[in-house]
Amino acid sequence: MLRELRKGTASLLLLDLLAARPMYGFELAEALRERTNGVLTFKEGTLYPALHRLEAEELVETFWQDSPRGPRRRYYRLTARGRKALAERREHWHTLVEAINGALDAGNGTVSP
Amino acid sequence: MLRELRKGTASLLLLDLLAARPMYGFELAEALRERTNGVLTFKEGTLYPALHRLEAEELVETFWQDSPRGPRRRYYRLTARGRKALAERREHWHTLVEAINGALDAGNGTVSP
DNA sequence: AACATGTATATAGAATATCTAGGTAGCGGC
DNA sequence: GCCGCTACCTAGATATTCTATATACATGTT
Repeated sequence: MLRELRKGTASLLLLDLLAARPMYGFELAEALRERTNGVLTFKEGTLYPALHRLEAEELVETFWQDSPRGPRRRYYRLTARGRKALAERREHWHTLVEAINGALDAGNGTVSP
Repeated sequence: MLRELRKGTASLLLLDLLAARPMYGFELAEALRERTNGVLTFKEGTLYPALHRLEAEELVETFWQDSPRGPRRRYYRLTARGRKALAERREHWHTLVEAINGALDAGNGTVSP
């Protein structure tokens, strides 16, 4: 039951970032760093395998596009299944976090301040 | 940065459960299930290796005690280092969760209801 | 022309954590 | 004696992340 925490987190964040619009790998990494004020960052060795997995699961689809400057970019776009998966995983994430936070709160005296 | 989620969660919960009093393995598993209403459960293959790691890190210490009925129990007790680690990891956990929740909230329209 | 820098994608191999699936053993009731 | 419950433990499979490295395009500098 704890495996789900690690399993889902990266892909949950990726799906969520892609919900707004298609983005390419580098852009996703920058967007995550911005949104979390540097607390969370994708390493390349995490990001690209994770994106490829999402594609294999058909939660995202990809297309190439030239960059105005620099090498071409591979964009990722949510599929219908991806959107459904995002909703499910978001809920699942909150369930897990509430369970853990509840357990932690039960352990100390700061249940309600 | 995402590795920390998986790495810390099980041991954070264990340290937290042990903050109240020394407990033995089976008891910890039951306590977690109770506290999370069955959402989170330790599998034995997760629980015992995790406890042994905590002992190797000297965050907990152990002692054996006979059971009134059934096989003897190995109790785990927080050390001073364990207490310090618990406080740090609790804070770290909240930092990570807030970062992720913040990122998720930024993605949809339900920032504040 | 050569080189450094920033952008951009990719992968192999190591490290780590969890789960699956077993094993061992004590106690009590039938 | 055997079954079920309690209680501990581990080996091997599985999955994910990180480290480190490779490739390559574009631009600016020397």
